[in-house]
Amino acid sequence: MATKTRRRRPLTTQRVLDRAIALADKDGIEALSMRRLGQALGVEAMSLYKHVANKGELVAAMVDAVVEQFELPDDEPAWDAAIRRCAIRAHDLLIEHPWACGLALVPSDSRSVAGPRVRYMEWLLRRLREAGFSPELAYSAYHTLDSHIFGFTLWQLGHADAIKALEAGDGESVEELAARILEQMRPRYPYLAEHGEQHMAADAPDGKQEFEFGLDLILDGLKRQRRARA
Amino acid sequence: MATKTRRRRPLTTQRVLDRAIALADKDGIEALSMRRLGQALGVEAMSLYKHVANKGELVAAMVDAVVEQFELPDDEPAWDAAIRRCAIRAHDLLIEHPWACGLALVPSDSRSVAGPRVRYMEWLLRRLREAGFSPELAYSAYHTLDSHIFGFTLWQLGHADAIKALEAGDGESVEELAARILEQMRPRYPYLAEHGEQHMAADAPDGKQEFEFGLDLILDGLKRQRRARA
DNA sequence: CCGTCTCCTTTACGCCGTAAGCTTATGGCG
DNA sequence: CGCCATAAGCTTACGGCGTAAAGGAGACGG
Repeated sequence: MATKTRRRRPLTTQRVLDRAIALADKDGIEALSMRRLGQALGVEAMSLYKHVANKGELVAAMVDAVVEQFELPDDEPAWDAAIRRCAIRAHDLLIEHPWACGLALVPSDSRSVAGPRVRYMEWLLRRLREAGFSPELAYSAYHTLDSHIFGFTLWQLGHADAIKALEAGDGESVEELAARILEQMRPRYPYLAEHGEQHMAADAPDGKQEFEFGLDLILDGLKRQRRARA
Repeated sequence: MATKTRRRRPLTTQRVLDRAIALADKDGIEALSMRRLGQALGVEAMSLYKHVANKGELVAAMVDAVVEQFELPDDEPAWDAAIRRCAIRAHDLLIEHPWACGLALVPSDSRSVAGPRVRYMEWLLRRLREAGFSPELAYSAYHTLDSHIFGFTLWQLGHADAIKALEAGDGESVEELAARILEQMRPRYPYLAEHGEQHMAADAPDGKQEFEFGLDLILDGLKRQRRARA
């Protein structure tokens, strides 16, 4: 205390986790190294190992911290509205933390039977079964919904990355660059050019709307299936 | 020639590419390093750089080699049947080369306007538009279909990896281990346990069938949308 | 026989995760 | 207060990564 007042409060697992998430949000998961994380916390890399077992565990905890925020609304009686809200909130969170989606998709070290991911799975399956879905239909419905939530979002993030990579290349504005590429490909790939134009349009549906388009397609299909097999 | 007859035929870009794909198929993409690839070809790592610009380009070429094999059937007049075949063939290929899916999803260095990925996109968009989809509906339909093809497959591969990680852990058979975990989680997560049981059943739909379930849900929904907006 | 060109090797740099062992600060206790 | 066990953080080191830079060996046209 006398020496410097530079006594920083000691590290905690939570502080490490929070900083790691902040760093990954800012610079991407590939920029998250133990050395850089230590630096961000004013500490050497090896000090982190007092608080996390290894990088894999840290990353798993980061993903859990995101999935934990998934909304699992049980106040909503309609199964489709409940699942819709859950899916949309999940999508929002995964877009907010773009590194989480790919990592959640590959369960890495499935921490046996616990954690937020499992709670979310149980909730989704329960809502389906309680809504009257047969075990067989709930089985497939779960796969389709879960894969849409994580799969579509990862797909969307991939395309967002591609655009970001483009604008990093030149000083040119994205719009100019995109317009040039569009014209370049129009002769050989007219439909792709049309599609690209739609993306550039001011009123183009964004990722969120497209996520919901697919989600509603799936939910509608599931409703119909449930009726057909009832 | 006199010295040893050990004159191996020189490396080519194609030979490097083929070996890289074989290595990734066998040991996973994370085990593919320039040093290991060189070793597999009987050559030092740096020699590879005479034939590929860098690892990123190599990986991009690997992905292209897979996407190139996508079937884009134009002999099939029905749009839904054509897209169905394309999607299923793509799914097969991506399961066969499990490393490709995640890499294709994140376009990495979009090689401007060429390559098999672009050809596939153009084909899919064309089939939709020629089937009478409006530009707006084709826009969303494309997103949903493409994200299902790559997103669901990646999702499936992630779960397959998780299972593989499990069986690597113990000498125990997967069935025994799974049964034990199932019983462990049944009290707190009964629906998840039920779902797990379904996965263990001998006649459980496999990944391929589940992919088609979601695909048909989407295709049916798109048909209905097209009619509704016609 | 001599360039020169092509293919491949060597060496080295700066990253990475982390094992092992060390130093230093902290807090409880006499 | 002094003392010391313990916890927190630091240093060093290892093997692996992608790849820049420069070197060498064999083939080949002159």
